[in-house]
Amino acid sequence: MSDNVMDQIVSLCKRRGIIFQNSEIYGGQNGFWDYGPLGTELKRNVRNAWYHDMVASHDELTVLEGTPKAFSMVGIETALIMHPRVWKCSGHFDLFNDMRVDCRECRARYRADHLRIKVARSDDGTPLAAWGFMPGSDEFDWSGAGDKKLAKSVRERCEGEISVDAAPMTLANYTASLQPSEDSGEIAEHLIPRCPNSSCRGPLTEPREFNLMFKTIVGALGTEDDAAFLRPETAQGMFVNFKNVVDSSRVKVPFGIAQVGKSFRNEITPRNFTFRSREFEQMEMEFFCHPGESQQWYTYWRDRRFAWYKNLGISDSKLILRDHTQEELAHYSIGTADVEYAFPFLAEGEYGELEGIAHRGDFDLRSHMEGKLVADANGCLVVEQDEHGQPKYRGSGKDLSYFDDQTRERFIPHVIEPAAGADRATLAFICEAYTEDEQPDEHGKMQKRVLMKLDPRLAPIKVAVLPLIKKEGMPETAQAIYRDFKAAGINAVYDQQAAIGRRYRRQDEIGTPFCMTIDGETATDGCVTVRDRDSLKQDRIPIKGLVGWVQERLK
RNA sequence: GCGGGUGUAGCUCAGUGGCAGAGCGUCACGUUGCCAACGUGAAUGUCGAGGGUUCGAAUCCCUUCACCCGCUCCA
Repeated sequence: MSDNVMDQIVSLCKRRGIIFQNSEIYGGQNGFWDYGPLGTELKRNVRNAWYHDMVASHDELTVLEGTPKAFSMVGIETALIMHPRVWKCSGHFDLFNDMRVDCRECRARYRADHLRIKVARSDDGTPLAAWGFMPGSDEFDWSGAGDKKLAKSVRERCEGEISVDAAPMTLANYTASLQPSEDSGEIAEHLIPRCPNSSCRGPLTEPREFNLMFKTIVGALGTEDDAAFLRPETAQGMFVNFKNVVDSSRVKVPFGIAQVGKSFRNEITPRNFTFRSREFEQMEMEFFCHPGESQQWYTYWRDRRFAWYKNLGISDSKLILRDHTQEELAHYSIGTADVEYAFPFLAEGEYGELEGIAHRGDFDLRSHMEGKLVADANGCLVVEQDEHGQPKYRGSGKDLSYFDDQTRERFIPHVIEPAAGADRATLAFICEAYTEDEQPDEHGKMQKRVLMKLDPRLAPIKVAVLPLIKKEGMPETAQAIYRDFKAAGINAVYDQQAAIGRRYRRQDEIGTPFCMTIDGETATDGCVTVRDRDSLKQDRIPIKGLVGWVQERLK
C-alpha cells in the first residue's frame, strides 16, 4: 500500500460523503469535522454496535464466562453542560484550566502560578533583567550557557553595582511592577522574564490561559461567575447519577451505566484527520462493583473490549492491548490498559489509542461525596485543602455508598471504566477497511480497484440493487426488490446508471457488501445474482428469500 | 505554540504577470447482456480568505485560515 494511504482515505471520505471538514466553505475550523450522508450511517452503526453489545443485548440473568456473577447494564443520557462543581471535584478544572507561560526558545511550559521571578537591578533599583525559576530549584549562578548571555546583556545596561532581589516575586506581581513603555505599551525587550532553564534563558510568553475545557456562560446576563464548561468526558454524568440510577432502576451492584455522547476538549494541536478533534464522541461505561471483585471485573472488561474491535473486523496484527506502566497510572488507579490501533498516519510500530479501560477504584464516587481528592505522602487519597486548611473544592456531601441487602454490607463501589472514542473507532474501521487491489476488467486487463472491506454490520449501505440493463422489465423487478429491503429496514440503494462493472466499483468504494443484479433470467427463474464485495463471487439467490438472506448476514 | 511544505472544478493535479485548463468523476440522451465499455452533449471555479503592488495578479508582496510533515503537547 502506498505511503500516502492516509491521503487516499481522507480524499475518499470527502469524495463519497463520509467525512467533511467542518464549515469548509468558510475555510474550515481546526479540530472540527462533519459526517456526510454515508459517514453518518457508518458512525451510527459503530455507535449502535457498541450500545447493542453493552446494553441492548445484554443478558442479565446469565453468568457470563470470565465473570464472578451476573450483572445489569443500563443506558443514560446526560447534559453536555454540568454543574461547575462537578469539574472541580473531578479534577478537570485544575488540570484543564491553568495559566501557562511558554519559553519561546526551548518551548518548555510552566504553570504561571508556580513560577517565581528574580530581578537583577542597578544600584538605583532600575530593573535590568528578570528570570524565572521553580521554587526549590537551583538559583541563578551566572554559569549556565544561557546565563552567560543574560549576564552580558545586563552588563551592557549597567556598569555599576548590580544586585539581585533576595525575595522572589510571583509572575503577576513582577508584571504589575513594570512600567510599560509609553509609546508601544509593551514591556521592554530586556525586561521580559527569561526561561527558568539556565542553559536556555529564552524569553517567556505572556501568561496564557490554557483552557482544555470549553468555557461558556449560563444565562443571558451571565458574568464570569456564571461560567460553565462543556463536558470534557461523558463519565461524570454516570458518576453524579449513580444514586439516581440505583434508586430508580432496581439495579444491584455489580452493574454498569453506559452513555454515548459528545465531549469537548480544546486540544492544542488537533491532528491526524478526526483522530484528535476538539469535539468528539465517546462511548463510555462505568461499571460499579464490590471492591473485592474489582480486579476480576477489570480483567474481564479489558479483554472483552479488546475482543469487540476484532469481532468487527480489526485485524490482530494492527490492534494491541497495552497495559499502562506504573508511572503512567493515575495515582488512584490499580490498572489501566489501552486498546490501540496502528493507524496509517502513525510511524511503523506506533499505535493510537482507541479506548482506555481503567480501574478507577472509588476515586470518582468519593470525590463527589467528599470533594476533590489528591494523594497524600503515603499515597492515600485525601481531600485537597486550600491555604486555610479547608477543602479546596467541596463535594456534594451526598452519601454515594451502596448497601448490599444480601451481605448486609455498606461500601463505596469500585469502578471499571471502558472509555472508547466513537470517532476514533469509526476512523479505525475506515482505515482497516480501505483496500486497494487489482481485478481484471472485461478485457482481462488488470485494473486497480478501491474497496472498503467493512464488516456488513458497519457498512453504511448493505445492499445495492442493480438491473443489468435499463429495459426488458429489469428496472421494475429491481425496484420492487429495493422496496422490500427498505420496508425491512435494511439500507439499500437502487442504481441503473452506467455499465454494471462501474456500478459494482461504486459500491466497492463505499463498502457495500452485497450487490444484487437482476438479469434476463430473473424473469424465468425468480433469482438474482448476488455478488460478494470482497471475493467477487456470484451466487444465484431466489428473490423470495433475499431479505432473510441479508438479515442473516447482518447479525 | 515553533519550523518546513501545500492550498486552482466533486477528486487528482497542470498552469511563474496577459482569455481558467486536463484527466477522472457527476448529469442527460443513445447504446448495453456480469466487473472502471462506447458515442454525443451538459453542468461545475469568489484560483482557501482579506489586503497591497501593477494598465493587468491564480502567478509578485503582506496578513490570515486550513491541511500535511517534523518538533512540542496530549485525558
